[in-house]
Amino acid sequence: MVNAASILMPMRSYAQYCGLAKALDVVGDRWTLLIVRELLIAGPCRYTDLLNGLPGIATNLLSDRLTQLEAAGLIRQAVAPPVATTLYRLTPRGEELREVIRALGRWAGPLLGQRLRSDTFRGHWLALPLELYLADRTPQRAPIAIVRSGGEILVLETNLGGIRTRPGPADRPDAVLSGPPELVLGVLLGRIDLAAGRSRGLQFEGDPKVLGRLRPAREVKT
Amino acid sequence: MVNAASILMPMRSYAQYCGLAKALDVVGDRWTLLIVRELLIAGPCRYTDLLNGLPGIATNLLSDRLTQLEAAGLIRQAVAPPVATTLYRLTPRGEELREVIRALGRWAGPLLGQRLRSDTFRGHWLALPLELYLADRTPQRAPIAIVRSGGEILVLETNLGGIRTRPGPADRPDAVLSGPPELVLGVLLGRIDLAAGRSRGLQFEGDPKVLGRLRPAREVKT
DNA sequence: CCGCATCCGGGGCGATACTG
DNA sequence: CAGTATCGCCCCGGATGCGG
Repeated sequence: MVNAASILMPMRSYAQYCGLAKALDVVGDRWTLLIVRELLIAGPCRYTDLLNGLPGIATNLLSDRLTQLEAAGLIRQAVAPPVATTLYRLTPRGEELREVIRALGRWAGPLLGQRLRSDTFRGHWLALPLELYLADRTPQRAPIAIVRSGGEILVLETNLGGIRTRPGPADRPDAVLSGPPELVLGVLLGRIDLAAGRSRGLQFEGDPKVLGRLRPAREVKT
Repeated sequence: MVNAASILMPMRSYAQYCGLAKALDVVGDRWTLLIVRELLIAGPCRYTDLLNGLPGIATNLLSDRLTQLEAAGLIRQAVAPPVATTLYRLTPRGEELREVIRALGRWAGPLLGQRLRSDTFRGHWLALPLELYLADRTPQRAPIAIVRSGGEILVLETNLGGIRTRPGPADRPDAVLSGPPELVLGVLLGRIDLAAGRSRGLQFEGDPKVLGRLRPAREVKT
């Protein structure tokens, strides 16, 4: 039965004629931008995929946020032939939040130095910092692929001097990294020596030289 | 007496090893980014200035947020000779949020089309959209200044092809605009004809030709 | 199993009063 | 002027139920 009483208030508005305030009226409440993150880096998702990609969220909150996001025109539900269930996907307007999320991700660089024991992790979350902080030193050479293997597989590929990522698996990767994400990130960004990473639990297969092709795309403070 | 029980919990953390989540742990709760906006476009502020620039905020929340922002290293308190009271100002780390706020402001462009009757307004808020959406068509010519006069005075100046704003007053401005902000914005962005703006309550003094030097810096959808 | 809806306890938030 | 104190309310978080 449809609950007629669940009017679902769209978040308390700041009621300010200011772009920032208007933006926060739409994407400012808790979990909203993280849901957009999931849809941006993982593509169209089922409800369960979102629950799994957002550890800590309550199911009712996810449901509420999806309703609000759809009402705001940022996502839409669609049935896709490969899966029987409905998928949530970003609209073009929702995709435009990519630059907002990239700006926040860049600002957060220094906050990713250490990982707290209480911090959860999902493999595909590495896509954001890797694309933001890493570049290809010799773009004229053949592309390389590096797989970060762990619960999930994330393929990192050079692309015109930049880096692209996609869900795995990869076909004959040049290297495979496995282990705690802060070590994978540290070694790829050059903040941690490969030998030091290995001694702390990182597993590496392939030619270490391919790591030399990668360089930090910008100053990343610790 | 100091209340020993007010431990001021620093917002519930997402506890995710992800840059976006870490950023939102710091600036994600209500009012925080708006406080940063005030300090960015108005410069160092007194407590009362912030209260006035953030209509709707409760005094205890402002106090809490300032404490959290200082603990996070984004602002600091300082006594400045001109005023007897303490001023809040951004640290360099806090200033780095400018690009985050600009990204959100750009995304919010379409949301500034109409102004609700319940929307409050402060003159200096126009600084954000004007610097984001406006450019100078003929940067080689002498700079111009346009004053938007209303409760506050905001001076708009051309600067190397871009636009800069500063608090007024201006010395011999080329033009003066007064009236509702949505009309001022509409006319400056070319979305509203000057004649149409005047008929709806906009006041304009000076040479209308100076408006022709300004052009939208990017596609601004309605 | 998937996609929610419902219920409930706690705390963040909003409005106001008050104080140095 | 610059906050602190207090008090409801409602959002949030966690658990559970339940139809498809």
